[in-house]
Amino acid sequence: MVMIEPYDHSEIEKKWRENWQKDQTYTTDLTKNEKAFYCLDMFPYPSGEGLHVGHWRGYVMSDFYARYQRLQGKNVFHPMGFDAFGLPAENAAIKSETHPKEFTQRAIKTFTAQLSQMGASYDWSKKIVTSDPEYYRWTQWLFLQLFKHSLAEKRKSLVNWCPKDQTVLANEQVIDGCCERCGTVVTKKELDQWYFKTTAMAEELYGGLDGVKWPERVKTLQRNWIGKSKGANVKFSVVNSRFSIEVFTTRPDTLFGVTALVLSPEHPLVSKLTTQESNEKVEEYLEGVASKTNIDRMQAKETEKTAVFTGTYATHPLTNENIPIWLADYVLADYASGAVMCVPAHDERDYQFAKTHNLPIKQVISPTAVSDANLPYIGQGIIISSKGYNGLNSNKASENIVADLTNAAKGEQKTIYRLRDWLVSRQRYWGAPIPIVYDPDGKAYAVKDEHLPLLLPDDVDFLPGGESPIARSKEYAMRAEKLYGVGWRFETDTLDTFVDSSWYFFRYLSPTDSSQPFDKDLVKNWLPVDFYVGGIEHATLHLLYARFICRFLAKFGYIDSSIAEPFSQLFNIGMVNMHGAKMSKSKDNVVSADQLVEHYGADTLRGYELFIGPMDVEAEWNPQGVNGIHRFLIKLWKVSQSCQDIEASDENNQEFQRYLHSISQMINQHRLNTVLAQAMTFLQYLHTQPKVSKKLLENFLITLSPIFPFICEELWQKFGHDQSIGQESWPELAEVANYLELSVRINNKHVYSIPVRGDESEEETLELIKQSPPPSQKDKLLKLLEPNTRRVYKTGSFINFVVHS
RNA sequence: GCCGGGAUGGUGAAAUGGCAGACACGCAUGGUUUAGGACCAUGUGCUCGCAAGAGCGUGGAGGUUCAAGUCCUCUUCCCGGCACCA
Repeated sequence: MVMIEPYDHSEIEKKWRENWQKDQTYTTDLTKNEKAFYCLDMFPYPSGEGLHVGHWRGYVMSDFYARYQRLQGKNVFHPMGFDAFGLPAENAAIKSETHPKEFTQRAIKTFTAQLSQMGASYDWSKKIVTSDPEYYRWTQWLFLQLFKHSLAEKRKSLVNWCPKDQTVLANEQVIDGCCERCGTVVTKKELDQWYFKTTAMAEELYGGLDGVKWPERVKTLQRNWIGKSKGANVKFSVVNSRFSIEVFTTRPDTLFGVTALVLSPEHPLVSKLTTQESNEKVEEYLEGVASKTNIDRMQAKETEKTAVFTGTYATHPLTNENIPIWLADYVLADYASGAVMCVPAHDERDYQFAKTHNLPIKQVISPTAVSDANLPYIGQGIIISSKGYNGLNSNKASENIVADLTNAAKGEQKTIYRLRDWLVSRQRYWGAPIPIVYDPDGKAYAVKDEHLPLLLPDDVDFLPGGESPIARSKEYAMRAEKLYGVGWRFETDTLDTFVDSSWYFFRYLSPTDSSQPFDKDLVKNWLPVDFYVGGIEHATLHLLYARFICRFLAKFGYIDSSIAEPFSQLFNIGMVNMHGAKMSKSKDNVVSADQLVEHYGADTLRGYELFIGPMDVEAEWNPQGVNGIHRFLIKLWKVSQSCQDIEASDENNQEFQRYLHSISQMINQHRLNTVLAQAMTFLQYLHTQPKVSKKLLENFLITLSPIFPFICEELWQKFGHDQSIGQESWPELAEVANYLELSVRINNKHVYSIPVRGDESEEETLELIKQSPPPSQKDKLLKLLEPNTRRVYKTGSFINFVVHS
């Protein structure tokens, strides 16, 4: 075979892009459910800037596994779509005075072109766009199902408000007290908003993490976020009153150390508990707290424990002592019951509080056997000063105290979670309208099914103004009255875009089905997703929401109940940095993929994305590094030209098998940078061989095709094959000898190597050394061969003579 | 403060407890080329040495082991998450 033309990446890549599209090479027949493998990317938000080399990395990795699994005989589904609703499009649209719809469509066009350039094996026939009415019709359906099961509800509460974006934010979207999108300091505002009751599924969301193959750090992040605490509720009745106060504690064993109850200033009983004498001081304190912003509270030194006494006492449930009731803003209103029992001796914060306000401090854990017995000392120990519980250890005391409280109806065991409900209302235009209609009295009803999709009105300027822009739509108001009657009106907030992305992986399976959101049978065959690739930034956002929605759908029978978790394996791709920082337009350090593709070709760029470092670790982009991959491809092209239609030598086959063994292991461990290193080593080996077998090279090409689909497809065709290389099978693994050289060592220091079969006994090895010792070490070694020398022998690997000097 | 993850040449990085630095980038020398570039060959952890070779070397200090980048204890620094969560 003779190929004289040089490696021309642009011509080759253009040709195969067109062929693959024409032949529908990567269209998946979803009805064939045997050996199904669902390989999913976190779909992109189509910004105006297009793709840079950082975006490529995850897409290249998922495409590697999609192609690899096809070669393993799997029926692979690898879809792509666009998370097209959201603030950036709206903000960009405001800036450029175009409609967000137009802006988004243009961006999608750019993204689609760039993604196809990459040569990723996406099944474009299943594409979805979340801002299409055909899609958000079912996002609205999803909302209504949650509404139907009372897991979507509207309620008034203090919410996070971004003054710049003029919208509320979910807890998960507030980072260090600032808006996740724009960085503006978030304020609190009391608003009537829609929530999804994620807390109703806290335990399942917590427990479900045990069964998924996710990176430990993501599981830890989610566990921390859900924040499960086991403990007890304790009821303190208020003296001379019909009220009682419930507190939650993780340390019931310290109940006898309580010297005060502390309520958050927002606690509902505050006005009932405040005595006339204390009223003025309490009012003053509450005003002071209210004027503090979020940031003030956050930046307040932990030692500053401002507080005020209500004038009222509660009764200790076991001692009947009077316990003063205080208010303090170190107690959070929205965690547990918003009230704590104050045990200054054994809690850092309670200690500071008690010191500041001169409250008694009562030790109930013996200071002996505590490593640091300076007050307050935390931790478990032997109980003292606690009546009948003295002498017990903390665990046993807790158990007994909770049992006694339960019997007396003054408490119970309780597990609580830090997770809050998901706030889904947004006061913005570019999102799915919340499908709720209010009657003239303001009562909420589901929008009727036949009125879905509830389309976004077009007659609005979408400038933010503190309420939803669609509240200003005349057409929207008229539409509600026309459909439901005079005085009826639609909800005018839109849904958080994370609702859109919480179920998109179901919709890929039947993207154009107008009769249902997804096909239950297809979902059963294809879910959970086998391999999910995306960035760590969604650890507590998208991934938690998607899990919630999936569990909801499974629990109420919308999907098969066995599908409790949506993503069985997750891989977090490491970010690509430039000059030590995340690529961003504002930092002017964005490396565009387009120019690199033009200059080196997509194959080179794909290879470099994998070669740059371990896939789960951040990588620094080195523009010069790309050359190395390009040289590799040129060499591959050359070696392919020179190969001959002959049987490969045994040694060549063995060398290939060794390569195949090591990369198979590396692929399973997602260590793709070293896969490429092995490929380079093997190619260099072939390059030094006088003759290269065509058959051997073909097998090599198959193993390279998941990384370099274009050049491998071209060479495959030049070798005379009619069908795509992607339809081939991964080469068979065969037995190979593991070692060829044995290291002879003295005190573990390598002296020389001897060639071995790999299965020699220790005696045989000693004989080998005796027969051919290296001249320089001959005398020394022969002396060591005596039987009284201590030796360590590992078959086929090394022999170590231990000499003590 | 609590919970994770790190620290290996000039750079990105390899290394089931078993010859540290594979594979690349960069650099150097030579070849090739009208030139630039591209390509090919050789070398490249540090110190000493013309060399052969010797010594040192995986943030630091100890320990276990015939053998430690890897395991254990302590410690320094960096990154990420949560943060008055009772």
